[in-house]
Amino acid sequence: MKLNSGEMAGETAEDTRAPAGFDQNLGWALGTLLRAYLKGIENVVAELPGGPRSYQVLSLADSGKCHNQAQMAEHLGIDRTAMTYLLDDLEALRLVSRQPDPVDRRSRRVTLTPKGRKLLNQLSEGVRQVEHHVLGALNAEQSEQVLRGLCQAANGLSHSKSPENPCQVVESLDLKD
Amino acid sequence: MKLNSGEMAGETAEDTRAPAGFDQNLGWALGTLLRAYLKGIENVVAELPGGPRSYQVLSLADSGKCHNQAQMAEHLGIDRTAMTYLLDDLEALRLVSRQPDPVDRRSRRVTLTPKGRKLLNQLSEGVRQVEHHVLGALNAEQSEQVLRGLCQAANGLSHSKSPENPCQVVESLDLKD
DNA sequence: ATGAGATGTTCTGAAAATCAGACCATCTAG
DNA sequence: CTAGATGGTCTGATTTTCAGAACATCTCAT
Repeated sequence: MKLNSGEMAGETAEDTRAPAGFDQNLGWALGTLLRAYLKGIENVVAELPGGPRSYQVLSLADSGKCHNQAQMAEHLGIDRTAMTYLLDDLEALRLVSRQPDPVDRRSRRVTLTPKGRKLLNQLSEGVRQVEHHVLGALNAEQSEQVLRGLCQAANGLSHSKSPENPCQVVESLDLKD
Repeated sequence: MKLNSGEMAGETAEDTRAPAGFDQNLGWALGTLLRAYLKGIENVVAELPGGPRSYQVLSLADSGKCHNQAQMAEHLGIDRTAMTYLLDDLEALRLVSRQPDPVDRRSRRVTLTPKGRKLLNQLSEGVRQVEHHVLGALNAEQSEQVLRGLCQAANGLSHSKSPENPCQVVESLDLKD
């Protein structure tokens, strides 16, 4: 168990008011890390049409979390029309297969073909390296904590349908000079 | 009726999976969180042209970290041509001012006007709420740790010019069936 | 059953973001 | 002074994104 070594302030308590001067905001950190991640994945899946998204789709199909294209699209945050094209390409490469859901024939079940699974295995090592690179400034324990925290936060968001009310809009911005 | 067991229960049944090989994607978590963040900021800065990027630009200008547009663009991961348009808009609103750098007149120093600083202060509360919402599934201590970890990792990446060698490319992908 | 409305998927076309490259002004090095 | 590099801007083309229509299928009330 690692104690919080005093970084720059003694107050690591639950006070939400941060000094907030030095560290750039959460959005910048997320954006920077995601860009690095996507760039890395882009290399790993360079031969795949659709780039990093294809990897995400394959990975998601493998996980069996989603039962149709719409759910997959929502889960990955991409448009359903884009999902159609993406799956067209992946299916043309025999990496996934679309089968009408016997229970609801409007839906298409997306499953990984053996070839797709094999490819995913081939990619996994590269992906691991990318993740390691992205979090390279952190030690193993920190990486583990951060990764777990991120996944927990992300799962929390995706489970609770954000009711369009994350926070109030600042409406009086004095932009009219 | 879905067979899916309800995930909306108050206590998230954390299926503490085997940590080994756990590749519930870093990329997916980053993407999901960033999307939620951007959506929230979009609301907060709805009246600002350029959306969340404008906020990032204002925030960066305020921090005084970058001395010209190119550095700002690189830091924020946006194209320098886009930066031009963005600053055009912000300058038209008198939120920032561009002044030729006396030391190198090719460069433009981007500084926050008093009006810009006032606006930034108005926005800060909303931004804080968004950040809190994005990490809402985490308790205060976890949020603190994750935020610190993210910033540390992001700073590590942005400081070390990634020398185009994040990891080797997987070149034999057997896509030719 | 039957009809009305909702949902999953695909397609179309328009709006918007992205990106490469030309261009000018300015700096630095020789 | 010239040559090459760099910061900023503009232009034009490619790509992505997005809204909406179309079609098939499901659900539900009647």
